[in-house]
Amino acid sequence: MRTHSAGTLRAENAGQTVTLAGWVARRRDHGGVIFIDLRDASGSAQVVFREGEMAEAAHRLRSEFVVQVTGEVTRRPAGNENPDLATGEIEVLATELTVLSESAPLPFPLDEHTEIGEEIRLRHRYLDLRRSGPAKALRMRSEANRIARNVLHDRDFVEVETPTLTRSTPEGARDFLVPARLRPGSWYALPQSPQLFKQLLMVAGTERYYQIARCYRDEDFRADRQPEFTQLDIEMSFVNQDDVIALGEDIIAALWKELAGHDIPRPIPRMTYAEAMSRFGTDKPDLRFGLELTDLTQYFADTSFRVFQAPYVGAVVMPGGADQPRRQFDAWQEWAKQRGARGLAYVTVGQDGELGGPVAKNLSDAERDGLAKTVGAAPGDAIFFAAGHPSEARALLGAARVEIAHRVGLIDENAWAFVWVIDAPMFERVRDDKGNDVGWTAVHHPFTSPNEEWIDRFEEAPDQALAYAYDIVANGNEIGGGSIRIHRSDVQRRVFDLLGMDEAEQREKFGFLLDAFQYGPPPHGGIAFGWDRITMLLAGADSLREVIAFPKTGGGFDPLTQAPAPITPEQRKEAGVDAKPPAGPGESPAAPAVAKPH
RNA sequence: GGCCCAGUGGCGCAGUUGGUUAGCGCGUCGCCCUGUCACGGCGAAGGUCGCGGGUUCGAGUCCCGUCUGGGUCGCCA
Repeated sequence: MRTHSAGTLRAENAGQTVTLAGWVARRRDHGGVIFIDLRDASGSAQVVFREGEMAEAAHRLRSEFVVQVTGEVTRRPAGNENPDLATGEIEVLATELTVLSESAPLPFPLDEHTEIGEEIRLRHRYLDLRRSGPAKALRMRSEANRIARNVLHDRDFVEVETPTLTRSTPEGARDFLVPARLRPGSWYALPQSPQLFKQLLMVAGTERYYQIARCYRDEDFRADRQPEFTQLDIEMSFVNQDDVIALGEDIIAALWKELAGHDIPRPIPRMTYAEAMSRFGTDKPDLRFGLELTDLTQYFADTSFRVFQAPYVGAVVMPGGADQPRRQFDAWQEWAKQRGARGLAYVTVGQDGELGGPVAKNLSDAERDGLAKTVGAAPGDAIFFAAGHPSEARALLGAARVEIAHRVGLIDENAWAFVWVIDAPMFERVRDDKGNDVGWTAVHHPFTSPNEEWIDRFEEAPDQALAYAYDIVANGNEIGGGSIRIHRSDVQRRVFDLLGMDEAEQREKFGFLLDAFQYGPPPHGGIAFGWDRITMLLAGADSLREVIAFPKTGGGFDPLTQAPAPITPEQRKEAGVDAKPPAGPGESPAAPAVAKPH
């Protein structure tokens, strides 16, 4: 239908007769001469229709009509070149015009200059994707897939598809469920990840598996969370943590080099989980800026200030924050309460070094004297404090640190800061409604291997036991994570014991995996990358929806297809949605699951 | 589930202290226009102000509820 793509035409094509096909992006009708910007996937080119029959035909064209045009490529008259366009040196003098299809008036303008509401864009995503920005994001994502596949292919990885109609996997989120027509009362779950299948593939001797896998979790959504999302999922046999990390870096480095033009210094630095928590108050620190937390627990060990008589006291400095008006500090209190804290104590450091603010008068002379120096505050800065349980107080300070960096403008938007967070804890406590300890839960999942130091004695101090588990963090975003798995049945049994999972429950939940592990499971481990998040970062987008072809809204609704939708009574009956399951042993509510608190 | 913000012609927005006929830009439609490139000129059409209730002589504006969207905390690896 066409001889050339519109966006590829250059001065060298002058003199050639070409046939183009595409959409009418814009039309400039001067009566005797009409200009059309003809757009196809490659870009656009200007087509000129002159007086007479051609001009008359072109006069009837409207936005987004699909046309086929034949004409001669010519250099534009001197002075009429457009240096802003790739095809700005030439134009096509039309001699033939065929309207291939017409377009109704558009629900929103397709030009680049207007900001358009997201809902209307998603309802007509097929139009939205004609715009250069969204189209570019889609193509960039395709490139990311290609790059990752190349890296993995070069290393002998096997791409395997795993089921999407399956049994619930132990990730801990709520499952999407699908009724099974042939077994009324039984349901499939959509996979939260291919975790168990990829481990089975290791037992199967695949050795090196990957998949660009769709995953489903029925939780509340965010700008960086969708009900269905994509992981680059990887698993390898006969490897240790360093092997997996090295492969992960190969992939990330290749992506950023090709798609962001950024060379990531290798090796990517590593930080332990404990270090990340104490220095940055989070397991996904944004290392584009400093502002590290200061632990003041010792400093205030003998304080008479009641608020600071706590298991943990910490601080973070806001550079130049001392001259904020009172209502601004009040807003910080509100900000802290929003996140469930009592408040956010603060002290200002005057230009003369004198401390101000409501907290200062509660401190002893000695405490005031050394404070600014201890936390690294300069005259004119403000110091924010949090006191209480270490994890909660640090989380608050960590969030404050990021908020401060944004407000003070400490973040270089062009910078990339990667870090591996390693040595994650194995377990965390499960507390009941009253705050009593009732057991342990796996931080990652129950197949994560304790590290060498803890593998024989994690029961001695479950709260301190460390795992071979690692996350990769980019600019404060967790973009991937994984672990070395347990392949020894004795270790696995001890982990289940600690989690309070009895034999019956183990069999009920992962009997098939435990069966498989009786037949020579190789040592193995892997990693999964949050593919939407990674492409979002590479595209410079601020929402996952920008890098998903047909995304859903925060309510899990698809404005385009109107899914989810009611079903007919016939469908309902046939699907067996209302089937009453027979009361069986599996239904017993006697043993509450400790796999993950919901 | 909590909190914050928004909802006004097709799109993006304005609408003051509650006051008479709800404005602006873009788009759409018609006419004009031979060098534009976010073309330009003249004219026209197009609105249950998300929905329901209330206060009031009078509500786009105030109050209550509700729906939808966005953000965020909880939740979620």
